[in-house]
Amino acid sequence: MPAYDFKKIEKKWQQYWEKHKTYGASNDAIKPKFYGLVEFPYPSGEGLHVGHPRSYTALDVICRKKRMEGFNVLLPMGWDAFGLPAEQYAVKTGTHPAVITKKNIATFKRQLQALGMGFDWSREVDTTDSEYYRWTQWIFLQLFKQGLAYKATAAINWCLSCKIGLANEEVVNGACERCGGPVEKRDKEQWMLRITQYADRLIDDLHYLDYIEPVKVQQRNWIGRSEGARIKFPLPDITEPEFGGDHFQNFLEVFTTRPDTIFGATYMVIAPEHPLITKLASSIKNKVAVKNYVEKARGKSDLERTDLAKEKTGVELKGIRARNPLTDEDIPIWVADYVLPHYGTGAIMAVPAHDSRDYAFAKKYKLPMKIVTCPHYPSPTCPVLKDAYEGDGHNIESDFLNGLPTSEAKQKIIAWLEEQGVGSREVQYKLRDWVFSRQRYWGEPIPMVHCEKCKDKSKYGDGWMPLPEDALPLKLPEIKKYEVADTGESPLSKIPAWVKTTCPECGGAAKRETDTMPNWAGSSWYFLRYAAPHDTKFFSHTEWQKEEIQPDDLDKRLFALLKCIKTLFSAHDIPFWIAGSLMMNGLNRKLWRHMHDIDMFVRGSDWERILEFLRADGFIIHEEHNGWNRVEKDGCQVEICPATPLEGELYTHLRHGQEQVLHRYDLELAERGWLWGVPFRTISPTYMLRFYRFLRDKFPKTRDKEADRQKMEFLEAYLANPLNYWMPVTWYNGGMEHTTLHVLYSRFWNKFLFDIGAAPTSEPYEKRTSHGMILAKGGEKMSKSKGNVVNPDDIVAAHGADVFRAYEMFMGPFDQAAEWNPRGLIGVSRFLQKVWGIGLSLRGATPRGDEAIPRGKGDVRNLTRLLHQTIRKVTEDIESMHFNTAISALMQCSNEMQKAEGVTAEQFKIFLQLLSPFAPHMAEELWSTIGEKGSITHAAWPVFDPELAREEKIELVIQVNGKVRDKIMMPADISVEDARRTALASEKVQKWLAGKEPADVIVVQGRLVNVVIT
RNA sequence: GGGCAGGUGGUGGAAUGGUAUACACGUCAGUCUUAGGAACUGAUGCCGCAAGGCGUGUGGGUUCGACUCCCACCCUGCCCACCA
Repeated sequence: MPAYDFKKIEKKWQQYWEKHKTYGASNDAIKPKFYGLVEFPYPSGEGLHVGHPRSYTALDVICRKKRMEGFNVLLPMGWDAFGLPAEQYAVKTGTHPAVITKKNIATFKRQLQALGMGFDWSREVDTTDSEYYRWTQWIFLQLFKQGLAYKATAAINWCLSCKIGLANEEVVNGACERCGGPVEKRDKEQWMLRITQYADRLIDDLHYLDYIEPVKVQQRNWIGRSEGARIKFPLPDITEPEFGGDHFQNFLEVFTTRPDTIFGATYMVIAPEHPLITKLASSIKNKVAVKNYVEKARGKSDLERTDLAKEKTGVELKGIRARNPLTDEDIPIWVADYVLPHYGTGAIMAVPAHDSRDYAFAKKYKLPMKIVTCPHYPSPTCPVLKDAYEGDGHNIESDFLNGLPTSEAKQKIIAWLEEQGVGSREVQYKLRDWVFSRQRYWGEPIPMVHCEKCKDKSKYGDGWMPLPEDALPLKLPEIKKYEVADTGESPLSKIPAWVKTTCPECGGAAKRETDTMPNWAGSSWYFLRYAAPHDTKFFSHTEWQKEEIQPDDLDKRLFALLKCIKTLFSAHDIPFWIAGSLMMNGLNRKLWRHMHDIDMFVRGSDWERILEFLRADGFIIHEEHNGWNRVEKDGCQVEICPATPLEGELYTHLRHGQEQVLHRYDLELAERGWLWGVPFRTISPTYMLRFYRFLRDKFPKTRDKEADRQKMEFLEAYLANPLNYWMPVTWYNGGMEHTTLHVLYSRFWNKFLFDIGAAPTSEPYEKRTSHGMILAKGGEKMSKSKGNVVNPDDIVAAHGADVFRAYEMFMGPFDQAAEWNPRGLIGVSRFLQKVWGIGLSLRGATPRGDEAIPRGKGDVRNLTRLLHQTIRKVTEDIESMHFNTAISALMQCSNEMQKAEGVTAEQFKIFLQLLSPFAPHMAEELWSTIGEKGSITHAAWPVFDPELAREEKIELVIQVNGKVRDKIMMPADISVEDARRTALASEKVQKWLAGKEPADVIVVQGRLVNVVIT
């Protein structure tokens, strides 16, 4: 038996795939799409890390399965190639960043191809390619034109060692996320993106996305929406003319989430940066003390300011008091750095009895406390105060709020404040605008020019002029020195030829922007580019803007499209229906509401009502039956699975015979003219339209030719844009660390692009999952400095790509961190060797040989049963990302095949199909060895047959008081009564009973009997 | 301090409220081999000669039956952290 020569065989198939474009995704297929996405890597000098392939293999496995299930799969790859390391390397060596980047990309690509990843390399993108960043710049221009990009002087986070301004998201515990170095605040003119304008939608739309819960929670917390009130506290002492003289116009405004505790506000606190301090300097009696404190606080870095949090400090503003509008008491105002300048109004009303921070501060400075929320109402056990009580309760000592529970008190006080004109309901966010400038060379140039002359004339104001779109791409100039000036200016600022330019508006002399974009820019829209990587028109497709459809959100757009399609279908008398329960998921739930003006959507109980709406609307509806949707007409019967974790089963289930897949089945039915179904969630509008085009010739009758022609014009334009087919991404896997950065940023950009009609959906990713990190032995992170990095090349050289892939999937639960353990590779290696041996022994078996039993003679029924159980297990496990148990099921299967007296070629083929997503090279080789032609990639995924998987015998477990005492082999369909009788007759049970009658006997059918003895 | 995830053999880890430890590593024994290795077969939670007992971080609870559900606590990891 020839040993498995993985070097030769893996190379052979990699070449085959490349030559036959096996993983190329077609933009025109009449097939449902599946768009799998993994985060494209930054091509670092270190080459591929073993962590990268964990995510890549996972989605490759999923995509391979989807292909076999009949989906048109897109799994692309590209390079997020702008970034600091290449630039730092350039500073050190003088090599142009583009040179080293190109070299690194080549290494990454070679490594990925050696792993047998089924990427569509024809769609490779590179963010540093000017034909790519042309569109990054285009997006920036659109953001600017919509008022979402603006220049502002802001205290930004400046990393001293990287010499770069950082976004808030990039500062970790007051230190630079990248280098860990200290970060200080610097005032600098920066480009900012108004992501805060999308805060509500970024939170609200999470609701209908299929993201893993931790991602949703982190994004919600990061955006940090809190609802409360803005309240004005009058400053009765202030009578300065510039404040109007009338003391009721002078006030200190605060934001609070607990307006109900306002009767307990005994003092106020403002941040050291609060403008009141300078404005009212003349009224402050202890100016020196206040000034000293403010200066000291401002000098602290974020790190110090939060680190020193243990002991709160502050100074009272003597000479100014605020009046609590509810108690009419005058209360002191303090300056303290525990109040943040950028959140809310930079000032708070302090309620020491009900806020732990205020409590700590009040205790230290002996300020009064007043309890106004009582948890034990009406029994007055409250006045003992060991700590702030922050929970809910009933109001006491609060005048007209007395006796009200917290939630009602909140509503009542806000209403009162609004009535009196001293406050209003207010929503606050933690999220800040995105600092978008970097004073760096190796990034996308910001396509803006500053013109003094146009300062006042321009519609944009302040003199910043956008370049015209036909001036894009604005390419990076060649430079000699990559160092950042100590002033913090970008290297581009030192090139006069770059800086000096002309104004696109007036043609006069102007200055070019010298900052570049952060490396988050290119990755914020790359998933769109994969749909049409070489399209020179790309975002300029404007079919949505032309139609009468005035989209303001995704659902209305889809609805409009759907109506359009429906009209066409009915004009041709083609019955049209939508699989209802498929629409109940995610995106489509909202769509449903728009279609029927249902305000509340209730799953299940509302079902019949919804069906009525649809029937009235001319849809032909199926019934839901045991979770499967059944349609009957003319004696023909179709079942459609509602959206389940096993969505793919829909396609396998619908297969007619071994070869057919869903879309072919659909065509067949449609040609017979009685039915056409759209499981909406998995089939895009593009798919529907392709069907329409296909069908309209077969149904020549039209009611309104002109309307048909007009609609078709729109629909053809719609079809011509591949974005409409591929978006949104069906399944996106990546690291948790990108949750509040990349994922949030790209959702923001995609929403913006959607709003201007450039992207077809308001959300970029339907589903987001995350993998655990791969750690070095000992549970440490792998790092160059620790010398514990495992290089994928070494593993592939020693064991082959299939072993590497399967091991990464086998090493532990996919969503949890896993330690790299070379011993584990051996187990996987043995497993594949075993499969190879079995495969070779079947060589020459007849391809359709269901009688051939080349490994001896005997009962093949047991193996078939196990195989069908394995089909089910592997199918489910891949879908739920339980790859480790899927592989363990395959191992059990191979162990049994080895022991079995006979294995047929048919049986082994099923096994190979299940194995192929994990070990594609070996599967291909054995597939052809066994006599199959072509690639296993396009073989149909095996169909689980419950009948064949059914066990005939079971081991009936017999318990006494819940403890196992006996096991007896019994037929699987043993009746409850027989099981009971068998159990009681068992010798062991008789012994435990010792002549007594059992108190109870519990029988779990087909499993166990529990005899209860008291 | 808050949120989330997790705690099971010597190790990585399996278990719709129903046989705890599947699968794999390691270890031990055997077969084959000049030898080493590989491969194959079998054994392998702990205590006990056995009958049996004890076992899923700790302590309670619900249940005929709990790794699984509920309550309290301890520990580990990740994320956030003076956000009013």
